[in-house]
Amino acid sequence: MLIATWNVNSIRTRLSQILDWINRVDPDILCLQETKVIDDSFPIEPFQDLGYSVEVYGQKSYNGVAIISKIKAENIKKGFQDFTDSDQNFEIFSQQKRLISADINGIKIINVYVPNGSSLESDKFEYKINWLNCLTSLLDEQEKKGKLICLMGDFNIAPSNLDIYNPKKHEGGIMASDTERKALNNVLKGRFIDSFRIFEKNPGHWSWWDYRNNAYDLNKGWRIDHIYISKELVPKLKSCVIDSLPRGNSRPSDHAPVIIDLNLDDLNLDFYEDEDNFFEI
DNA sequence: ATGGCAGAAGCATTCTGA
Repeated sequence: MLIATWNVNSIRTRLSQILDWINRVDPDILCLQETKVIDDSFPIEPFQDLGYSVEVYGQKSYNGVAIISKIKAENIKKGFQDFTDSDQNFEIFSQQKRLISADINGIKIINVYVPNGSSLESDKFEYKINWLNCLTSLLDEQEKKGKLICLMGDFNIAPSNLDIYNPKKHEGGIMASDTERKALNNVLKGRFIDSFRIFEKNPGHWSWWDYRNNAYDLNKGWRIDHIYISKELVPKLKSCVIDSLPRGNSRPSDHAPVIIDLNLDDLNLDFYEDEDNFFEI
């Protein structure tokens, strides 16, 4: 089963490129970020025509996420509003449409568009850290339910200096600060594995290239789009690749899709749904 | 240190992103 994430930077501007990509790659699940459109204006039909169901959670001009899947998504959750925690004000962090989750084929798909944060001194940076802390609380609740999770999207964080073309220039700055990396590690808490790093230990692999300064042609990129899977799913993981080809399109998104291949054919869901077994592997 | 490039809103230019 192919599961992919792609920050498309406007669904309407990128629609034909996305459809071309789907026809080439044939993903089972595609999570989109930065759709930049209200739900009523999301072009659902072109995806339905290709045999997909579409779940959207968007807003005007900014943010916006969607899950496109061959198998119909169930138990759709949008934003943080369905999760309650006395220590956090989840409502504030649901005003920006940055999170949608669904159960598909026995796995919980959580699609996130983490705030960029602008700069370490910005109010937006504080918002980014608080947003990540809310995500941690959400995952703490999910963990109690013993769900197998695929947490994916645009995290706007390079997890290590291996994930930046020029660490000396950018280390400690936005998307590469200790504060962000600690918040991300707290989200993951050892319960999730970075799919890409199962297969690739070296630097030089990027999912985002700035539109400016000819960054793509110079291959000055960052790896900030990630697919994290429950550690129990690692034995089922066959591959993880970044497909940089769409970044070479004319009028491209500044992000490339990331894809994992997960073998769920022989997944014994009864075993994983028994909470007594959840941490045994 | 700054700007550079792109999209949306909307019609000149600003806001936002990463």
